[in-house]
Amino acid sequence: MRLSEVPNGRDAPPPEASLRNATSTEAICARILERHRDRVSVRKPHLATANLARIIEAVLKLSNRQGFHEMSLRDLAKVSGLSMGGLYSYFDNKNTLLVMILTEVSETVEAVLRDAPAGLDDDPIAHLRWLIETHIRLTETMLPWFVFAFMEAKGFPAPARALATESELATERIFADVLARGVARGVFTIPDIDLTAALIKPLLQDWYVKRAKYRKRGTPIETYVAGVIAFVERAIAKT
Amino acid sequence: MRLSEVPNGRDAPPPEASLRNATSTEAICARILERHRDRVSVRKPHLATANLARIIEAVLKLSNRQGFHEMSLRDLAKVSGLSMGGLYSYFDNKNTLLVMILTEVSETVEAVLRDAPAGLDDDPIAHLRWLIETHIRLTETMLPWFVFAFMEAKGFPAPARALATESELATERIFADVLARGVARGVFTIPDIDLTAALIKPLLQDWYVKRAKYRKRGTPIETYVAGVIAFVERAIAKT
DNA sequence: TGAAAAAACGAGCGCTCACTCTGTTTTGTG
DNA sequence: CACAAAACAGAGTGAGCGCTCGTTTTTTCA
Repeated sequence: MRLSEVPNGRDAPPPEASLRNATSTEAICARILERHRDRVSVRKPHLATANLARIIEAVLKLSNRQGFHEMSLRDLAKVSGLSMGGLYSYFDNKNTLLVMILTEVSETVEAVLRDAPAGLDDDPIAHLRWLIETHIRLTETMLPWFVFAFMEAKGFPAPARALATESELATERIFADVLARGVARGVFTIPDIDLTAALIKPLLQDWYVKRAKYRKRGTPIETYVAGVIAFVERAIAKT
Repeated sequence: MRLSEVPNGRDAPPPEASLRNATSTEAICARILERHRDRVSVRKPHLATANLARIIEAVLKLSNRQGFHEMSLRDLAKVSGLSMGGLYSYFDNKNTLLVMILTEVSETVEAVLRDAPAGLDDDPIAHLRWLIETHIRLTETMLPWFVFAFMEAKGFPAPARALATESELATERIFADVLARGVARGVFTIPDIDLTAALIKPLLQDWYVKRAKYRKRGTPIETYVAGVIAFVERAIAKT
């Protein structure tokens, strides 16, 4: 899958700007709508997208405060501005909401990370830097989505959990590929590539999993990105 | 606080053996009972400890499968082998169960990590290795406890959440102290000590947060411990 | 051994939940 | 402006929740 709204290549604006276009709630909800057209009974796309956006924004807000299961549909109705009955024009049951969000996060992260600017294939160091920065900035832009996906993934229907697992592995593979290319070219020294890729992942996730901590501490995203890049690069630098 | 059952110092058995004694469900529940004696109406300590252990084992089992809030007290009664009414001799409401587990995890990790063998103060490299290995092995021994504390900490009464946050910070401070001592002695080169300590934490947590992944992959704990130690040591090695 | 104390039991209470259903309002169109 | 069709509203429904409390079972010890 590919995010048509993301301009890619060398003349693209800086990462956080291009991300913001493709990852506005509206844009994402348009994609969700497309993927779940059969479940949504509202036919007019504009209306459906707008309401779905209001619903999902409310879901993220309420869930990230108290947890998905603790969010009642009455609360959701109140915050989203629709009625109980209205809500059920947009999904067939509460779990569908969860699946909608989970799949969209998985697809988005995969699409964004696979869409590296041309030329980075030849430069593992730059490519790795780009992956780290893009991943962290993506999770920052879609913060509530990622927090939701991380915290609620477990305890849910097998298919949804399988999807989350697969997504985790896919991301890891992208990193492992770059690490392997770097080793092949002699710019990295890595005893265990798969384990190293596995260890990089939580460094990226910590930014959104413990967002409150970094906010309280006043750590800007640039500092965090630079810190992770420096940490990882020293750990795998050619010896 | 100090775990009286943990033999410390140089002639102790290897870390996983001494940990196992102090972190058996029975031993932990004895400590929980002591801390919450006023809430437990059963007076005979042996009986109370045994039943509390059965209850908490069941809580961890059910919660880690479906989430704490999704666990009904009827399920808990069934799995623990007590009746609905019987349960309420051991806690006054459902949240108390959560608090019991959360506080015990916090106290234990703090106590264990602060209890480094004598002599490590003078050797930041060895001390850091010991911290990493001990932390990972502790979370392995008390796996369901840590998974529970990590996944359920949010969404809960302010005091409980504050406790979890404080525990996270305390652990980080322990690591930051060792890093700082290493820098002072010229064995580490670290531009931002606090950020580095913050980055080490998720490397340790990944072992239990994504335990299923590593199990499926067949990664033994020794490999993981060695991998993290190598990764961290290269990242902070004197340049 | 028998009665008092301790512990365990489990149906039942009040309440909230996800979800439904029917009547009403809004919207698009000839 | 008329009139379907689309969209929304919100009270209602049964299931299931946390928690209680009168009762029964087990333990204790003179």
